[in-house]
Amino acid sequence: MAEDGTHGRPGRWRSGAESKQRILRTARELFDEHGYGATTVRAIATAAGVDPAMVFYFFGTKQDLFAAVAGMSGTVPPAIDSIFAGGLDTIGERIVRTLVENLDKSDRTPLVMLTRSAPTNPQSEALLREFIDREITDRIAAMLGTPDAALRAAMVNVQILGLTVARYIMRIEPIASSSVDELVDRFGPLVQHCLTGRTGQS
Amino acid sequence: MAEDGTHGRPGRWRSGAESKQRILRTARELFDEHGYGATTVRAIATAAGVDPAMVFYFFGTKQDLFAAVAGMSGTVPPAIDSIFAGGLDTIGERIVRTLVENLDKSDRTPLVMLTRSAPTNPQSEALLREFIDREITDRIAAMLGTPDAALRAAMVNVQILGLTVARYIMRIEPIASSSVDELVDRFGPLVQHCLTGRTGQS
DNA sequence: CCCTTTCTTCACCACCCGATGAAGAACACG
DNA sequence: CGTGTTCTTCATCGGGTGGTGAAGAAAGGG
Repeated sequence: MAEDGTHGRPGRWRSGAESKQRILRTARELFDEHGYGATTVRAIATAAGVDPAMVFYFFGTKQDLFAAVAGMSGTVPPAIDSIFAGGLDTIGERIVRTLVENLDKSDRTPLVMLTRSAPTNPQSEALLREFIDREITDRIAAMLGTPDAALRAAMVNVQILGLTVARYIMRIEPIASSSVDELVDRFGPLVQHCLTGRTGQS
Repeated sequence: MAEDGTHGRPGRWRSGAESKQRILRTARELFDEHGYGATTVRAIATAAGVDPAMVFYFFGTKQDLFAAVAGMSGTVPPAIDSIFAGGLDTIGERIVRTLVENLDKSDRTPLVMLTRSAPTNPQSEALLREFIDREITDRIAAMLGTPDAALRAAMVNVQILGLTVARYIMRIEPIASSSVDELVDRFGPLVQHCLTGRTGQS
């Protein structure tokens, strides 16, 4: 029932859901590459080897398709949970390691895609802000409990955003080609300092 | 001859260059807000109170207009020079202060605009990368002279990108509404640590 | 077997896109 | 005043856009 994994049963039934998922995958790629406004439904359909009308058949409208593409979460939370499982003194490392390891697995991950399209698409911006608030800011703030927890959490957000943009979007060297361990070595203490270091207020 | 500064003589001559600059200003705003692909020449013309054909009269094509909008630099360098004027032990503060002060003056600054449109526009990405390499990475690396200078400079880039995205693009709280001094207090030491702190390699 | 449901295609709509070319106003200069 | 240059508008072109509706293939169920 509902959706299965990648391509389902060995004996394909009529088809249908396969086309739907192919459209979804292609749409994700193109929206990610060119943004919402510059991506055409026909380009998605062509790239997916499908008639343009099918896009409107499965997903009613272009915005609905975008929402279907961008509106999937729930895949990251298990990894995020492990961040907050350990102690507070090594959480910086865990944040960086979890972030980079998960994003390295696929550069089409929702976080990268949203970060990419947020600047030019209000819907993406809202989703990304919501995700950041819910999964990062709130949980960090709750874990710290200090008065400046919100500010410290925001500093971590800056690290996450900067790292994401530099490594996965702009691919700035040598950040883009560094190993996971290298990045953890470099940015782990930095993030740790954001959370538990003494404030800049001297 | 050629172009003058902002609006030239007190008694406006026929007009002309004024329309040209009005188009430029409007185009910068719209390209910044919606990106290249999602911005139409007609929308620019309408917002500028000008016939669409005038856009093509002054700038031959849409891409040329974008190039004219995005291809301006030289305004920031004097401020950047002051960063590298002082000593190495307080350069972190100066980087953050200069960045935030300059970007606070106008959120339509080239750096913010390029950062905004880089994810969806190859031309913007190239310009932004070139700017970062030339004005930040190279100068920091030259100033440090250590073997890991490139990596340290890249870490500063991560800070700059993260700060820019968080404060000026996504407007994440409380980063967006913090004062300049607050941000300098918080991120100055962080940037300083990137450059002169001990490496994470223990 | 027919008939229904699901998927796919095709033809088509109104609209907007970037871009062109020529005609019309506003001015400068002689 | 007349002429030429500069700026502005208008009408238009070919093409692509998001979106719709009906007709045509598979597949399933009775």
